Amino acid sequence: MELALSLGETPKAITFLDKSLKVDFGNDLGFCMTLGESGAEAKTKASDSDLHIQLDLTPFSPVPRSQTSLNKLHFSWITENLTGESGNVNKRSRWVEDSVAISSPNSIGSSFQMDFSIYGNGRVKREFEENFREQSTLNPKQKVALAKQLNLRPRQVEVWFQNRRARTKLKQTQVDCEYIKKCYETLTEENRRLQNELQELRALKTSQLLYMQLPATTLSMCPSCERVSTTATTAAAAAAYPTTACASAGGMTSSNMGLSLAEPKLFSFSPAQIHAQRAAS
DNA sequence: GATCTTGACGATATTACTTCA
DNA sequence: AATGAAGTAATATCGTCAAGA
Repeated sequence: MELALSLGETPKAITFLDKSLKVDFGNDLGFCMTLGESGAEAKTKASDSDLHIQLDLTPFSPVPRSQTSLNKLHFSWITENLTGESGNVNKRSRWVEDSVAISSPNSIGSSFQMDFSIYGNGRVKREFEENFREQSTLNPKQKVALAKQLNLRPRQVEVWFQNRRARTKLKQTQVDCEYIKKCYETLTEENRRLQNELQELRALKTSQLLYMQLPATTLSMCPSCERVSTTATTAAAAAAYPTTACASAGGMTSSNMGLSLAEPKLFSFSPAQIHAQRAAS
């Protein structure tokens, strides 16, 4: 038994095979691995047609068609897997993918070459994007089908989905961070405003103690400008705000505002609340 | 030349399944 | 026959690199 390796541009004749056979890779670099029996061994066989196995790794060349006396390396489990009849698909699928990639004449790329035009191609990218929108993960069958449809290796489809998931997640994380940052800034500003308001109210309360005899007053906030003021509950209240700015919503009392004169409350939101808020906006 | 995008891959974790004592 | 440990394969995420735009 002999194992022959051939690498290069020139046509190679494998010594232990039919001397007339030339493996022609044309102008492209090629890699050919052949397993067969030596001449002496072959002579003892009635038929040697089953004894020579050749594996061609010529990523950019069509498979030579003139090799009638050779058996192309055939992986019986490939068809089993592709037709879904194999009892143990998972265990074999990685082998299958690689094997398909090696043996498929339509296989475009190889790991030696990174051709951005493959995925930059409009149709391929569109197909990927549409599939990804439907579901971000593919089962082995879908992966093989998509690869076949796009003339790519299943491994390439797999990698594309992996990268897409990772980068989508990264982008989403960045968006979430931005949103949370904005929430934080808004709440900080709101907190600052409320603290100022609280100080005003405390000052107001102190001053009111000096005028206990005066008629009862109501704390009112203008819904437009959000200024707080005290107004007498009498007819004077009606004149507290100019009609153009404040009449529509009416005044808001300290009680129905939910304000307390205690220490300002710190706001905190759960992620669910943040998401709900974002969805609403 | 710096930056961004994207295909590819290694390391690692998890899960499902098989084998074996 | 049931069971748990060990082994294996597939696949996910994460981090990173490298090449092209």
